[in-house]
Amino acid sequence: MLIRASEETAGLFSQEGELSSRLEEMKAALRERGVAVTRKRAKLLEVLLASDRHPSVSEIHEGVRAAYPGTSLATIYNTIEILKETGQVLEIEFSASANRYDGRIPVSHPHLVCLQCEKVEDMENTATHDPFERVSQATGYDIVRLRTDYYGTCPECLEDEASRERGCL
Amino acid sequence: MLIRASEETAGLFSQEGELSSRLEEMKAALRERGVAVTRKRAKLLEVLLASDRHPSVSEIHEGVRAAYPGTSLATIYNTIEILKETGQVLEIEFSASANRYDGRIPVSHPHLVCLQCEKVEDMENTATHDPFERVSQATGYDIVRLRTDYYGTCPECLEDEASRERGCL
DNA sequence: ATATCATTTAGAATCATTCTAATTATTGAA
DNA sequence: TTCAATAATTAGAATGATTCTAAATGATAT
Repeated sequence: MLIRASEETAGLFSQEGELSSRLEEMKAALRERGVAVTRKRAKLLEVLLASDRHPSVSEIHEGVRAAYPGTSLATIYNTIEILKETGQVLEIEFSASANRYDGRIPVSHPHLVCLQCEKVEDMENTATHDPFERVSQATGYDIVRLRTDYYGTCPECLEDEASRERGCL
Repeated sequence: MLIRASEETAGLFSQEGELSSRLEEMKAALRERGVAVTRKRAKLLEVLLASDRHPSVSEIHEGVRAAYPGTSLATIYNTIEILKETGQVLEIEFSASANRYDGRIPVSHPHLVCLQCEKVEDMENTATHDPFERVSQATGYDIVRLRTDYYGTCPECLEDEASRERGCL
């Protein structure tokens, strides 16, 4: 079965207390890595986890600057880099716009990407993934990551379009 | 079953005469679009179809310049843009390096991406795709495109690594 | 031939990201 | 506390892919 994760359902995507435990997990990962969890970094983690919007670096920057106005972009990039290296954030790459980041579910999982409003949503979907081992077996690759994203127009943008057309006709 | 398309097998990926028919198909699509198939554009199509390497814009540029030395990068970008708009090329986006282009199979299909050597291979795989309609039904999106890519290390790079280690120990 | 329109061009502009070198903050030992 | 040593942060420059711009060239049809 396939659902949108923005709906508050149980399962992989929104268990009770998961967010705060993710926060602790991320802080622990940073400490283990030997880097300090400074106030700015802590705020960054918060911002990253605060929504399911899969924020871009500049959105995160905004969020952190709300609390610490002097924060530089470089700090965001640096910290995101460390998070990537420790497997604590999933980077969703785009070439035509800024990359987006998923701190809530840092492992490969499918997304829905709206080409109109650039929303990125999680999608729960068991059918989509060919297990790494199966692909490795078949191809000889050492597979470390998988990207599965569906691109299109989200229901909201479809509705906007529809009402714009109603207005014109 | 799951195979690498670089192996010369039958099926979706390498039927007899497919390449030249693709070439004609692409030319026809350009003409239908109302744009001329100039010599440079024809060469570009050739270069695009010449290998299964999923060339980048600059690789295509090299290829075209071999025949027409004065060719500008802008021409490549312009033509690729038209090909995208007419659905004649699949753009595989990367944020950390140049986009790659698949003219042979311009519809969504999975790839293997080697993170070491940046090779991009086609992968035949029936299990990977959730059909568009199913995802649309479940999510309310109008899905137009799907990306499924496996990232890792290719057998050749794994072997390189292994021999390097043998050398060191 | 010539006017029109498409194509191509070189280089400038843009934008996300990375780098650099200097500054500031934190920590641990004396 | 003081003083190094180390880490974190900073502003701005550099990079690299892509897009834009405005001029030049080429092709086409009357």
